[in-house]
Amino acid sequence: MSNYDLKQEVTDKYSLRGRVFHKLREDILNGRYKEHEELKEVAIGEELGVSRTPVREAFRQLELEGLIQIIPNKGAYVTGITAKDVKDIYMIRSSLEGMCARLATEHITPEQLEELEENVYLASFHASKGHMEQMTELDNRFHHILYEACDSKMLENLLQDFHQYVIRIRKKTLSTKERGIASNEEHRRIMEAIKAGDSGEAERLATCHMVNAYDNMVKNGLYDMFNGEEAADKQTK
Amino acid sequence: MSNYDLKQEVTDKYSLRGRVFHKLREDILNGRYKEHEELKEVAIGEELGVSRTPVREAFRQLELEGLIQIIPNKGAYVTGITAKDVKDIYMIRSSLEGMCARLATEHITPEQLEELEENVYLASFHASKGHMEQMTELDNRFHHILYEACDSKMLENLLQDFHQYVIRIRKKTLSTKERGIASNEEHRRIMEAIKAGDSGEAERLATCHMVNAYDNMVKNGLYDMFNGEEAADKQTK
DNA sequence: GACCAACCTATTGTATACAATTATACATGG
DNA sequence: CCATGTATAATTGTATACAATAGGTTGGTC
Repeated sequence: MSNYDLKQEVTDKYSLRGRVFHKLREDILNGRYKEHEELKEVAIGEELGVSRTPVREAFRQLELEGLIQIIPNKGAYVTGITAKDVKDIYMIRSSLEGMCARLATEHITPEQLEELEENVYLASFHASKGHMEQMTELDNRFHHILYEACDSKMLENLLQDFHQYVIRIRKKTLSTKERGIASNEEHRRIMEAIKAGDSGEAERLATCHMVNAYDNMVKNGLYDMFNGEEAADKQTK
Repeated sequence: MSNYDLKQEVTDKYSLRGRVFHKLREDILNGRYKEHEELKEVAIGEELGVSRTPVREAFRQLELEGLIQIIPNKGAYVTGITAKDVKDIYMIRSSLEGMCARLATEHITPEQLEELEENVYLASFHASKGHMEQMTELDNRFHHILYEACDSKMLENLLQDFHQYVIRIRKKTLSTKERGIASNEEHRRIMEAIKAGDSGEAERLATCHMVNAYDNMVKNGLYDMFNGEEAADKQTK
């Protein structure tokens, strides 16, 4: 993973290559392209009205983002995420999110802290209503604020890179209203620890937050996971 | 970051694009191209006897590897590593290498363990002689074995991706014979903890190993770092 | 001399043509 | 019937031509 200086800024959205890249990324994350599906250069180029050149360059980027796998002289295939991958991702994230929360405690700006508070407050409303889309959006934002607040481009980029996995994993797992409420409660405690300047507690809570999120998935059974594995041929949802 | 399923296997060395990619990667890591130096497509293409197309694709990969930064319609520039980056890298690595050592304790094969022992034994010889090239080679290999042994493709790829930073950082910092001896001693203790099946101790030692390595750099002054910084200013003016 | 504008050049971005490789279909022989 | 070889199609890999953009140069005006 790599690492990823200024990636967002660098990957412009306005060149054809950039547009293809973002479009394909979106489509993969949204599940339009299933795991192990082959991406054809000409088909995608025609669909977006561009030639193969920008498509190919976009492929090379998606490859290193880990979203597709390119086999030379054969083709580009959407990568699969296994149950083991999910476990590893959450293990790694639990450590890094903890580190991030600790650093954020020391470097967060008043504005960022305020947005964090607002986020938790708003999420408590949507959680009680069971508005799942808003919840995922707020969850993304909550963590993103912490990434920015930790004052480490390295860590920020690293965690941000994991985020696309999180998006794809969410598609494969059940998330309940109950978990939403519990998750937001954990967010609130992390926020308060940061507000209180207790970096150790913030780290501990953020780490637990990831562990809890993973445990919840396991409890609910990572339902699509093993389908996903075999679904290379099945293609059913 | 990306995340990097099977990256090594995927990035073939035999296509023109692959050759360009590996050549440029090598040259950047070896310091042939200085930080913030601009890479021209035609110049590199002519040097390697290929057209711009494979060069451009190689650029896109190098960008996401974090080795270069592409500014749209302007050019590709070798990324700089700041002192802050080094600090962050070692902070992150200290956590992940610890995690890796813990997992490796549980999953290492007898063959891997044996190679680890051999590595430490051989390194103790070269350390005493002050053979720095062999030491860095053995150090790389030591950590690489642990990455493989941890039985997590995710973590393995992640740590492997950090490795290129390590290579570039080594170019900028002094490493002494004394540190070589101390470092290998730390390797030995990690190896013995793993051999004893003490995963907690292995994790603790591996984490300390990174902290010590970083402290040693700081003590020796990250000598080239601020040159690098000033070069950035000159470039951006 | 300082400033600005219109060109000019160098470089990147994209499209297309062609080469190389791989997959598929079909025929042939065992 | 299956295995194998070959021709054909589909697809990726690369080179090249052209378009678009950024930076610098020249020339003019104040």
